Amino acid sequence: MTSEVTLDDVAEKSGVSRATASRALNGRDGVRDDVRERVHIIAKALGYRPNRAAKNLAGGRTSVIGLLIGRDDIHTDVYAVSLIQAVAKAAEDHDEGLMLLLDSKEPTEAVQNLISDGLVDGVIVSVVALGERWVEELLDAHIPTVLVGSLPPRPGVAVVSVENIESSATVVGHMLDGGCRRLGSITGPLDKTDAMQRADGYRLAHARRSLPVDESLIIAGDYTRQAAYDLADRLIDMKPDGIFCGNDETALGVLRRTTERGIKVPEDLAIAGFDGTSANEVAAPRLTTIHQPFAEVADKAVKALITSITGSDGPLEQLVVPTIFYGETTKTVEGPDA
Amino acid sequence: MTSEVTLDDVAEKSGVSRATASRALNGRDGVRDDVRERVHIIAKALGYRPNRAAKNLAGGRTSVIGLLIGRDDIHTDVYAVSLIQAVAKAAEDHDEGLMLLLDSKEPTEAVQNLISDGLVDGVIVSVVALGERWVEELLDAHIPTVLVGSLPPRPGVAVVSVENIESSATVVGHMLDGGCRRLGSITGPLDKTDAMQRADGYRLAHARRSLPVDESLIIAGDYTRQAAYDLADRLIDMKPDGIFCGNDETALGVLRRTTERGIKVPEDLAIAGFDGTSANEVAAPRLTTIHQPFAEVADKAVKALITSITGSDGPLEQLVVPTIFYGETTKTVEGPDA
DNA sequence: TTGTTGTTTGGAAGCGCTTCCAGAAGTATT
DNA sequence: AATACTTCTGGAAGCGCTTCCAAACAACAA
Repeated sequence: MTSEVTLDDVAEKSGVSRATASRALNGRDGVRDDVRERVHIIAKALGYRPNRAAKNLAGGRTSVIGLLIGRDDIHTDVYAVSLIQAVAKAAEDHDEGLMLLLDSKEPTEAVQNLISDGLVDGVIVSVVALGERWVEELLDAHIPTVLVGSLPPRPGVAVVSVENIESSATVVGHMLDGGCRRLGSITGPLDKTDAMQRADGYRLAHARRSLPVDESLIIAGDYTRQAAYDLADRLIDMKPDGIFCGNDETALGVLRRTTERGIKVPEDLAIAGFDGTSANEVAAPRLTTIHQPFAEVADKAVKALITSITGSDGPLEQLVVPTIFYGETTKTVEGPDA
Repeated sequence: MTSEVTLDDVAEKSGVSRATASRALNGRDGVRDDVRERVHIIAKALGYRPNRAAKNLAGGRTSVIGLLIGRDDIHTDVYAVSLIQAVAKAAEDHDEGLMLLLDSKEPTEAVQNLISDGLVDGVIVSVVALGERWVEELLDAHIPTVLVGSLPPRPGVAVVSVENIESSATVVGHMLDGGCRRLGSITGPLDKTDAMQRADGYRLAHARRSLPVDESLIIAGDYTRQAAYDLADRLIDMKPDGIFCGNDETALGVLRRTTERGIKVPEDLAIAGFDGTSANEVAAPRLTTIHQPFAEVADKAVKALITSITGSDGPLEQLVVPTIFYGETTKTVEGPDA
């Protein structure tokens, strides 16, 4: 029903054996150029499309990669959506299918099965809100894995993440140079490396300007809007003139509270975020933020995963992608937002 | 590397042939009960997990379904995200893998290939912003297809959608009964059935109360926040005391404009949406909206698709799911929003 | 007991593809 | 022209599973 034209058909029409046809089509060498070309032409003419299942069964690969994301993240965090979109695109570009695996923090049997059933060749894991156990699980199962977004302590794991420290230092520096003298911060969950690094960037920016850091102005959030909203008062009451948030969601939570309290942003209080997702577009005034180059992250992750799957190279441990700074100094309000 | 234990192992340990083991495990009949049970026990003890590729190759099914969504929708519309999440859950419940297929309005070759390569057994299509051509394409390729969200003219296609007319009539009725006398509406794209139906619900509510409908107060939008924002002024200037929006995104667009213009919602102007996605939670004041039971829609869609794939029954053409009304009469503001 | 059904079971043939292996063909070296 | 290589090519063996078909067995009636 699906692919009527089989490799045998192509082979026959081309006047070669199935083996040769296979080699020709798959770029294996040991096929004379003219033969290879002929086979390709015939294949195209016949509209041949290899049967994935057969290919997989015989060759071992699925050509499908999994994207594992926290089930709830997808809802609350636009970051996850951007990532999904980017990875979907990247996978497509590399001719890989994309299996979406949404799961809770702790591995669920159903999802585990999907993975170990050999439905996917490897998995890209967004570790934002996924438990450490997931990573262990995948690694123990010897499933090629690439992490996105956080640098875990565990060595030997491929990781793609954005540059966090310098990026944060840039935003924070921007705020400091813009006149902020008492800058607060609501970070992400500090057991996650990226949250930690963003906090470090905050400190670094101060250090570079020989400004002291008041650690009491750094409050640990968890990247959710709700937490930020809840924590906002505590920080605001300490009278900062700016707040650097660990991500955009956090910034939105704070912004919500300042709006309620009638605090003018950014005049009375500057707010900056991190991610540069479309969540930003929902906010008025626009936030100063660091834009994550999702497309690049996704592409790197997919490439790294494929490398890891085919085992062609020694897996590169860490890939750090630079970010793009979005300074919003004016409080321009444009476009339809909520 | 993936599944070490094969069916042969199970068969051998159980003292039966591979054929019998297969039948036992797959619930085919023609196997004595005690044998079946024994095989099951052995299989479990051995940790047997069937190889998907082999199963597929031999049996013809992939046990993976595709979810086709407009590439951009996912970003701009929380509806899409909710749908993805719900379908992912539903697929998991039915032991199906979920392949995420994001594509542009017009079918892209890459995505088409993924589908026709037999990677998926069937496809669930969110027709919100996907071109008609996609549907044609899938149907022509004889790929089991279930549409979600809109009732296209083409007969013979399985469709799952929420009840639009009565639902809209309920919200609109709520507004009318709440005192609105001059109600406007910004609809979705009127070439889509669901948008049309929601507009009809608007009319129906009026008709039931013997109230006249001023058609000039009905403006065609396209479900996007931007369009709503752009159209808002035109409608607002006609001085309505309420606006019924085709979806939540539209409502948010309008809300944004009213906020800018300093119009009090809902005192001066009531606004209602449709979808009940989390987008709603981002808005302050909360919108009156119709909640789409995503879980139910997704589950029905997955079931319908599986039915269509296995060809067990004559495919049921249309499934309509009731909605849940979320009346927000007070302008309670709570929680962190932007 | 024998003949008939009906139920279980195993053998074996693929599903479409990759790849090992050995043989055929072609080229280069004396 | 014969030998030794190198490059191509086809045969055939699976990958792990489902399912058709026929054999084996049980149960029951005659």
